[in-house]
Amino acid sequence: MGRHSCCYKQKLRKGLWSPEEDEKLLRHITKYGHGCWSSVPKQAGLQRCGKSCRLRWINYLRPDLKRGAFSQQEENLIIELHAVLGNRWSQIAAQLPGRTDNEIKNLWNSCIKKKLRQKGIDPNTHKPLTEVNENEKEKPPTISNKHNEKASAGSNELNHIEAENSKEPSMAAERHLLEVSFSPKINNSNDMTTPPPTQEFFIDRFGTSHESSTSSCRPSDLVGYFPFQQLSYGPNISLSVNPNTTLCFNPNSRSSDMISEFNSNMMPTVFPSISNLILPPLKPSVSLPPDNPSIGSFDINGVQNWEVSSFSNNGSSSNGSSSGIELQSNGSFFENNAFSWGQADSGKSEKEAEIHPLEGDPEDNKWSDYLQTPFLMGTTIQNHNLQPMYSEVKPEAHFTTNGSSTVWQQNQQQPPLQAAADTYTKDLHRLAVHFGQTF
DNA sequence: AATCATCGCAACCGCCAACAA
DNA sequence: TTTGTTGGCGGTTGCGATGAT
Repeated sequence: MGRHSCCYKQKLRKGLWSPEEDEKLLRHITKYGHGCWSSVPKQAGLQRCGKSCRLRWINYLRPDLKRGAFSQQEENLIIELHAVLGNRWSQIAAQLPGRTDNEIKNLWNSCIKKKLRQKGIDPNTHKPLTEVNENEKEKPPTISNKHNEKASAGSNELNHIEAENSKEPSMAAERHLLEVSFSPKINNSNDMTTPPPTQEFFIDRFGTSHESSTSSCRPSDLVGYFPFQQLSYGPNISLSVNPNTTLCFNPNSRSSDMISEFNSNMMPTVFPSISNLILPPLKPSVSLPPDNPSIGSFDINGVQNWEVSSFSNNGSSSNGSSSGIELQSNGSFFENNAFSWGQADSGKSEKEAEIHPLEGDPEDNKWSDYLQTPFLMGTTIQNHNLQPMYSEVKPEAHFTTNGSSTVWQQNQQQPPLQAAADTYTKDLHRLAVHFGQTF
């Protein structure tokens, strides 16, 4: 299987590419493009299989490749992304312009892994090695390790680093609520007879690094679950954390995936089930009720819509705008990128902030720009002074279900992480059952 | 100087999903 | 519906370069 049929048909060269071969391939692709890779070798006069040509082009000949050693910022980013994406090298590479998945994979295996271990961090789980060892004593590895590895509790190595830099000035804790509800206007094959309850997601933000937990979940842990370049089409569910920012679940995600994520014991691990997050092909209409400008809702015909609201319980949202949620502290993806989208529409009244349908809307370009922005990271990372995304959020969140409302809120007493995670897992599982047919 | 070990990189392998016939 | 082809991805291997003994 690995070797395609074309490779059996003729005697093909293997191994390192010669400069002549490179030149042939480069010349051919520059002139004609690659088109169908299987036909490239023949057209280019190469004794290689198409797959080999493709690999050579992607990993070496492509003109937009960035050569040279990885910067510290790039390494930090890789670590951060790996914490949330796991070994999804192509998705990680998508956030690092000019770098290939192979390159990043090699770097990880040969260099970063080692560095992390030296710092006492398990590169697979991103937890302190001691903690990992204890956990391993308690329970043997499971089949879902692959997922667990992909979806770890977050980049604790970065927390670790941050802890070392804990002399930063502390910031007031802020608390945000994401109120997520399903609109009853569901009109597709996955109709639910009863609209699911509103779910409120509290995301707390603490500015005091001394509170950081070795296994805390930070907003930057979440953001990595939004590989915007992996956008696919046909969302039935959309999620927004900012009234002007809409992300969508891929409804085709297998429920088993989700369940397996639910079974993982760390909160952020639920998100890989939406790792195929999609941005909507339609622009949702976002409206803010006058009585609560912080609540956003949007309607997409035939699409299950989640209403999203935000507030901060200190009376003002972190970004000074009631229509946006700033989920991330210093240097985060959220702050720099995805979650500042809302501010892009600064010309509009917050209460009336609305994203119009695609057709004939002068805002189209802006929206499509958003949609086409490769996670915004790919473009902005190079332009921003990339700081490690070592936020200081200590969510230790859990769900509580109260009638029609499921609340995921900060526990003032900050229960032990495991307990919180268990509660979280339980409630998410309930949600999974509830939404099972949808997911 | 010779040998061995380690490292980093490039390429291959095996699998999967999408698609077309 | 089945089968074959292709593109893509992640894991693994092979090999040259480098460093240590």
